[in-house]
Amino acid sequence: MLETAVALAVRDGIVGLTMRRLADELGVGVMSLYHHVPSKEELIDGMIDLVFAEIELPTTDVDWKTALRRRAISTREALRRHRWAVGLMESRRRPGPASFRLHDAVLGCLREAGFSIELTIQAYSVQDAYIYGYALQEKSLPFDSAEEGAAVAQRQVRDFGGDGAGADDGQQLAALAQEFPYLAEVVGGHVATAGHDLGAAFEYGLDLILDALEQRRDA
Amino acid sequence: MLETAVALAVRDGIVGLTMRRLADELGVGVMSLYHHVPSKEELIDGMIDLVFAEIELPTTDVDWKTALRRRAISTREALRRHRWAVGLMESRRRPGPASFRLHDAVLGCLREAGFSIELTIQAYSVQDAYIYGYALQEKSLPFDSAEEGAAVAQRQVRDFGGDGAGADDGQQLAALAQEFPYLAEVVGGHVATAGHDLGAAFEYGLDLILDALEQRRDA
DNA sequence: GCGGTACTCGTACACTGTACGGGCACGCAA
DNA sequence: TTGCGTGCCCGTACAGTGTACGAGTACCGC
Repeated sequence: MLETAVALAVRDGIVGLTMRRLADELGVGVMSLYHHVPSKEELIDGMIDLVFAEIELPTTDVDWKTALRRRAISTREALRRHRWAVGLMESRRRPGPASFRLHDAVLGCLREAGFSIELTIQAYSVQDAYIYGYALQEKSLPFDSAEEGAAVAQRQVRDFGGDGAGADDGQQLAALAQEFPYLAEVVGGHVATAGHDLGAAFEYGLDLILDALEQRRDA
Repeated sequence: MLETAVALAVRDGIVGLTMRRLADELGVGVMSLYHHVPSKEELIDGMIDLVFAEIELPTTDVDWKTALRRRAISTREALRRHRWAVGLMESRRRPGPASFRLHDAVLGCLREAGFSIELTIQAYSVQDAYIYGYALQEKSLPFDSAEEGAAVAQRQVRDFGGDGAGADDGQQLAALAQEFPYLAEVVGGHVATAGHDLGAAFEYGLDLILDALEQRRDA
């Protein structure tokens, strides 16, 4: 049932997940669902924990930085697979067992790497804020490759102002540049031609944060 | 009307914002709203842009780091005032004018500080991911002071496992420690006694990121 | 047999966003 | 003056939501 609900959410998004649709998918009546789950809210809690279970735990056989790097990348990938879960993962009031396991493992990885308790909390907070915040941004920029990113940027420039009827792309870019020169330069100029690799950008910021945390620990 | 809608969302949250409730608040019929706004979705777009308008633009009279620092803190404060907007700010498909202004100003601040275009994009991405991700975490931890944070941590330990009936706090902490030792140490031990200052933690991570960006620029 | 227990489900209710169409007051051309 | 378009207001209605309530069914140990 949880698995079916997740499959439905992957296909139709979280608003497309309806108790009636889920019941239909399972071939049962709507109210039968409520004998396995007390409310839709707790159903989603269970679904979220399934996503947590897909995230690779940091292992102890490698150094802390690569362990946490893998875990961060694995989290991003899980959230790309489960876009419906973005924005819900960290804001649940009652976390499930997989969430507990992951949080404990991340804290343990930091503690065993020699971080003080205070620094462990900070390191945990910065990493998760970055990971989940990045996923939030990615949710609204749904392109996969750098080329697609360029196409999206071109379309955004073209749509600037709403009524670009009769204006070609160059004119639209000029109009954008007049009001927002830096947006025009960065998005209209660079991204629209060179594209943007969301995966590489994520890892760049991730390494920036992990390196900075290491510096703080060794200070 | 937008202002009234925002006031309602501040008071009752985004799910408490209903077209009927908004119409009642304004003393008009429900369908009258649709002569000023084509749909609820676009109503929320307008509300979001009001929040963007509350965010302090980075100024040019100070160095880039303090300018962006102020802007980040101002963003967090706006999102604390408007918790209903957390998770919606960055995922809108059609940004409003205030959003454009802010994004352009942040990009401009970085470009004028000597960041290359590629690094500007990275710097922008890391900062915003962190800021909005942090706000997302804060949304589910609604305490203001360090003392309240300690109380929340104590309550979470006490509620661990669901049925802590008859067990005192020490026993609950021991049960938590058996399964999740690092969670017990960090949350049950440190946070529950020393508390946690969300504002200070935000600024710590923010400075960590800004310093790391400066290093990358100068490398 | 019989009572309890787990499970299923139809109906109903309050509530949501909004399509549709009618009603009102105004400015402007004939 | 009459007529007409144009903006604003709103009552009704409809499809869809989560879920409370209670009735029905199959199984278990006694």
